[in-house]
Amino acid sequence: VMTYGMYICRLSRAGDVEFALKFLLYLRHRNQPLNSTCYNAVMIGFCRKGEVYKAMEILEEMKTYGVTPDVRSYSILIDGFCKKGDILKSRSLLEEMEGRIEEASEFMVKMEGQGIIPNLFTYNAIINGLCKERKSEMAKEIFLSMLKGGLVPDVVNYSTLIDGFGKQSNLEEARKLKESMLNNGIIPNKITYTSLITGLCNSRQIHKAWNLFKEMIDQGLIPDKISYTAMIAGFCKRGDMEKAWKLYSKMEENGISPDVVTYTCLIDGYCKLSQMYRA
RNA sequence: AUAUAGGACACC
Repeated sequence: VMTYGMYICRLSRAGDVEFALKFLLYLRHRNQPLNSTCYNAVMIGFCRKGEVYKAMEILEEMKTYGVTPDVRSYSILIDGFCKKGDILKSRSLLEEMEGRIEEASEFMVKMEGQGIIPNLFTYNAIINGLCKERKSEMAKEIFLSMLKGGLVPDVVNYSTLIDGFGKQSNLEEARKLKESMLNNGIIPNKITYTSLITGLCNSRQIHKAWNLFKEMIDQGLIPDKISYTAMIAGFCKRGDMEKAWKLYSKMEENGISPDVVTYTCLIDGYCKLSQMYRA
């Protein structure tokens, strides 16, 4: 089972879900033992392609053939439903989103009915879905209900919420969340910091963002490509190309390779600057 | 061997 499972996981990861599914069905026909991991791997492949309904069919399929879905199976589906709108952009956003969250929550109820307890992954899928829908307040309520249920939050929960509030320009709430995570002994990581930095930059609080960037380093965290690019983007948007360039140089000095996004920010910044001179 | 969070632009 393990060897087959590994093969299915690899296929699914490589994006060849159709083949992974064929292989899985083939194994089932030959009465080979299959476990939830094999099915989960295929489900996530379909979810990543935006074909959540196919993933749902797989859930039914596994039940039919006597494999009990686990908490991961459900979490994968919930996450898939929450993200569907990001992949299929055709339908009206709000309608689609409400449907998505409802359907995802239905799954949560179903899981609980079957004695499968939602875990941090499950909750965070919903929290993230709500945040991306700009409903961070609601996300926070779900988060609080999760705490009431006795789950201990982790850095991912907090980072998700901080990013959500930051994207809604509610930096006060984002700051409070950072404080509360520290009070709970959860250490912000580079993703938490980058979320905060991006939020501050988009609210024209570059100075605070820069202080956080320095704080992150003081805390012993190593900024990566994304952290640097977020900060560089902030300087560029503001037309502060001197600081942007300085940070870009520092990034290279530290052996972090910029990518196309980093360069896009810099080029964009310089273009805007020359237009300002022209004007 | 399988699930959740961060960067420009575009989409919304």
